[in-house]
Amino acid sequence: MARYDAGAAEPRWQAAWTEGRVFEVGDDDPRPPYYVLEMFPYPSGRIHMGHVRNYAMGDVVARTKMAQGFAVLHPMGWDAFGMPAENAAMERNSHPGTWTYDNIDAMRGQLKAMGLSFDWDREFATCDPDYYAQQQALFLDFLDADLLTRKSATVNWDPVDMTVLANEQVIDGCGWRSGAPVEKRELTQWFFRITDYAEELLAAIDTLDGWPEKVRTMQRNWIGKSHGLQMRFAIEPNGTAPDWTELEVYTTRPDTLYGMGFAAVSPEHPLAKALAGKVDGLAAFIEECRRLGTSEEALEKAEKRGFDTGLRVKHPFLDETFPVYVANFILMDYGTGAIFGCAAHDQRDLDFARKYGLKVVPVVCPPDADPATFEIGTEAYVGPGSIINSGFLDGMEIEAAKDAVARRLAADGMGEKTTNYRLRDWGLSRQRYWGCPIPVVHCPDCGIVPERKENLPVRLPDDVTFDRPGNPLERHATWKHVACPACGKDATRETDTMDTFVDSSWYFARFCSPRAETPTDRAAVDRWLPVDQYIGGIEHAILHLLYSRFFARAMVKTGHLSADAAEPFRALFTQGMVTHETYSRIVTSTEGVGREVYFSPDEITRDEDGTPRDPTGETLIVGPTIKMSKSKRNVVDPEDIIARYGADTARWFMLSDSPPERDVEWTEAGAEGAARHLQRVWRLVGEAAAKLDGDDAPATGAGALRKTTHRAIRAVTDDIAAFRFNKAVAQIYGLTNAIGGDRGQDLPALREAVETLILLMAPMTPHLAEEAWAALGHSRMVIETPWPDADPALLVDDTVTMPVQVNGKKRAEIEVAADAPKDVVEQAALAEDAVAKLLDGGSPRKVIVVPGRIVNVVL
RNA sequence: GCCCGAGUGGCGGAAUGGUAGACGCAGCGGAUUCAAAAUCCGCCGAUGGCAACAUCGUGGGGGUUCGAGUCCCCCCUCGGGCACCA
Repeated sequence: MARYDAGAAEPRWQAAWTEGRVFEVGDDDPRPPYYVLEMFPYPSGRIHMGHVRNYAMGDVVARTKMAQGFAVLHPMGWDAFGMPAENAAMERNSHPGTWTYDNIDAMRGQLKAMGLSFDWDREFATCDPDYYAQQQALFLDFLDADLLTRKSATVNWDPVDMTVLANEQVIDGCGWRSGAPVEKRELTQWFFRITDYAEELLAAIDTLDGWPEKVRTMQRNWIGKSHGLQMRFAIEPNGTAPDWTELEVYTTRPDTLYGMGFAAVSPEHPLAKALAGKVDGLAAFIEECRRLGTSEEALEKAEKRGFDTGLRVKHPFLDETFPVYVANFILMDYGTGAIFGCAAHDQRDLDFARKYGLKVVPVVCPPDADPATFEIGTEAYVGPGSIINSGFLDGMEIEAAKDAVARRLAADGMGEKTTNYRLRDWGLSRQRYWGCPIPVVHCPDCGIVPERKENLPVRLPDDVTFDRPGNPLERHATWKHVACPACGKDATRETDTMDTFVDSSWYFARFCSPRAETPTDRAAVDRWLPVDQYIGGIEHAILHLLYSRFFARAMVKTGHLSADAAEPFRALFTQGMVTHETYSRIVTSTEGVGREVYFSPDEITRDEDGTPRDPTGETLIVGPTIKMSKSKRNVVDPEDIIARYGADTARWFMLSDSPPERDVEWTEAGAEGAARHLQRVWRLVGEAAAKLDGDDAPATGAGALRKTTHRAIRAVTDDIAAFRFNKAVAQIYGLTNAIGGDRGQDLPALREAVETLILLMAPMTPHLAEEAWAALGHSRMVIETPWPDADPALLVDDTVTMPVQVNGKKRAEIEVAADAPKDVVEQAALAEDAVAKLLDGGSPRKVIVVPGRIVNVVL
């Protein structure tokens, strides 16, 4: 039998599947429905190994479920709006749509070459007017249902390019293109009222038992529910802020009120603004804070700085006043944008207090410390303890003190208990062209007027230019000038478009009825949703998944989904990244400046001893193994791999070795090994087919090969269901080795083993499986063949081998009947030479027998 | 900075609190071959030992347990997220 020729076999079977329409699924399919979905890609132009891994996993799930008798919905599309298309348009002076659709064509071809079981009839791109028309309809329904609001938000503003910047376009506080220091600007923007659902989104996390615990934890923390106290401090008048009589703060630690050392407000706090013109230097300080950008990360990492406003607030229980600072680490979006600082029991407050020489009074004493001598050094104490130095609170535990403070302040009308969430409303307005237009019109008389549904979609104009920064919709000659849908007078369209997270927050629902004239077809979504298995990168653990959960609820409220689809993803799997070694050398410029230059894996050559060299023969340094990225050039192109080894090899390698949730390193040797295994299977099939010609008696008996076969069925079935693809692969290697080593004459058992091997491999290497299946004489395709069943009778053993430990160290092994009673096992263990020797005639203190597992003799 | 993960042979990794290193890759030895490729068989954590075997060994340090890679506490390193990247 000739070597397996993937290059010839793969396109042939892909054509056979397409012709048989085996991946297209209708809504009237009598089989039980199963919806498996991989996160759709951004059409960057080429698929990368991360896609190969993601889609190989989804394909295993889809094909296994098909074999197990389900009607499987397995769609694919394109997350096609976003900044890269605009950047490309600027660089090439072309249109984002041209670039995007060209990329989609290229990537579709690459995905098809992988032999994935997608129903391509359902494909769409989010930039298709048919898709965004329905998204605009959803927006209008959400507007009606009070799920949207408009309010002011801060954006990064590049004063040179006159454009809004994304956080990733702000580098060290400066615009990425202009290099100019970034400013903050306040714009009125649209927001989804996701905070109205904070409690529900939090509570429902408990029901998501098909999700990884770490993602559930991240979402809980992100929503950040806290119980605290909203309280007001009286401001001591000093003439600088005559309208301000009190300062309202939010705290989760009212028990530390006696430890107060200062109060602080955000630079964006109204009080800070009120004081800016009155206090020398404050305006400049606030201006400096604006330079930090809008990301929480930037604020948190910046050095903690503050500015004393000169204003003082009165302590509610003490006859004392404390300074009010404007501080760069106070977030306006959290609580009231103002805090009281207790330096002894909060690290940030302590750092701040030390820096500005403010009071540090410990008020919580650790259980093992002496209240008389307990002091705070450079580390705040955040643990449990009892209250000290705190008047009526002294001696209380923390929780009791919190209650006592809350009661007393409530009685005085100065504060009340509140529940607070860290979660903020979802700002969706973007000042960009390549996104879904927000379908509203601004009328001088009527205000904000929704576009009429019959006028949807509000289409993006094609005649736009990208020769300068800023939003082309804004400067387009005619596009924004329209008649008011309400009164017919001259009005202007909203020129903002939607955040691309909106596009990806409901695409899974659209796949159920991609050509419907409404956002969803209720019969279709009721049949398919929620998604049974969702697969994608861990980087989407919070935003995309949380927004989708909100969107599903909003779609329930507006009648586009049934209530039982409020949680859109029944099960979630987050896969790791694909990494590769890096190769570089330092190139010194004529000015003597060294620069690290990277080389890609297909550019390098290797010496006998493995030393890598660049094309000119210079020695290269092997750098760290990191996520494949263009900048480090450690990218392996799936197209090259498929051309060289075939799609099955790429898929097999991506699924073997590494646990799917962890990062996997692409290595040349690993790919070779995968290719070799596929050849070996092909050879074994050829040998078996020759022997088995004409013999089709059913396998009987309980020989070793049959036992191995049925154990493999059990293990692989379980491993695939639990996303342990690497272990499923190891089991398949085991079965392959057993077939290769089989010298028996039991041909029915051999046929059973080989056919089982092919069926178990089929979800991972579907082309090879079809080719082998045909070689074994089958006329029906594997894709139409049911999954094998394990015979329970072949899974049990009569005897077990048990290790015997003495004081926890293994000293012997015994072979006993599987159902042997404990005392029989104990006797057998004590009778072992090695054990008897260590016992030295004495008797053990204790013998622990764990049936079927282990014996431990304690001396 | 904050939140969430991960660290086991030369490498990827396996191990319901119960024999650490399954399976694969690389390497070494052998068979086959005129030779090579391909293939097949064997060995393969470290140290000591002819061997039987012994001791050590799961990022580092403590602890719980008859027994810890696994549970608890502290630390180190690497990765993901931080609301306008997708």
